[in-house]
Amino acid sequence: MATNGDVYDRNCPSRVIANHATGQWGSLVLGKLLDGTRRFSELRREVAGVSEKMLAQTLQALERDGLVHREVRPVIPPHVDYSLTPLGTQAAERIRGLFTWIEDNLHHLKAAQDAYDARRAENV
Amino acid sequence: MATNGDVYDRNCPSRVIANHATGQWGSLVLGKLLDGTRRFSELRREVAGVSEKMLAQTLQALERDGLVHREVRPVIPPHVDYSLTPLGTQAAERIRGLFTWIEDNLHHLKAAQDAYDARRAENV
DNA sequence: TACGACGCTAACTATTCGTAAGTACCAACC
DNA sequence: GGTTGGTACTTACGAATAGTTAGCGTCGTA
Repeated sequence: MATNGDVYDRNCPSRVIANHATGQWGSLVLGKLLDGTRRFSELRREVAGVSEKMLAQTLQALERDGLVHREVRPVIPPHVDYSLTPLGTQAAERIRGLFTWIEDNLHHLKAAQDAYDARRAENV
Repeated sequence: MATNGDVYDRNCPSRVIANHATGQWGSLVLGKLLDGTRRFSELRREVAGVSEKMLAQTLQALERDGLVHREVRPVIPPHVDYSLTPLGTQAAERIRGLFTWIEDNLHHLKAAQDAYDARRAENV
């Protein structure tokens, strides 16, 4: 039987893939592609703050991992479509679950931050 | 009604929290704490590859976000226990779900990488 | 004849990260 | 009693990583 991965082993390949999928830009790209196919420039606009360099780099990593499918449409000007593979869809659903949870619980999280900062301010 | 967060807005506080929770070390720490309370040095050993500096930094960010609880035990030598808050448990469960999925599908992901590399090697 | 859209890539710079050392406290050992 | 070791950090510095800017090649529009 095949040995499974272990993200807590620093030499396990799963650690690298986890870094791609949970990285700042990788996670946002996967979450966005769950809404449907996007072109490069669309992702650039919708994932606010990403640079062209990082977006290209991120997409290449996700494509290599088999999470994202890349398709060139030979039109003028050239278009490149990115979409989730079946594998990528499963990963993206889990990431989206986390993001949605964070968005829904933002008020709790912000309250915690305020309480922490207030505690720190006292003990100066 | 309260406005919810949006991780795709670069100025939204949820983006910062998402970065802590999905960051390389933050995600691994949360996942590990789902197994139970850990001391600093235990985490350092179990989260292979993390430096003391990054572990301390990561734990402080997660504590401020209200995801991790920190408790000092005044023994000799001093011990510090880290555990998940109820909020942190919910986040950690979602992260763990992603990690488990990656570990379980590692063979698919590696196969995709091999196929990608082979395709690239041809077109040299 | 500019100019901009498009999907990158390369060079350069700013930021972050990892490594190694230091801190302070005490217990146990030689 | 001097050294070593364990604990939880913090600090300084070099290395790696990320962001910024500029450029490419083609074509439609102004």
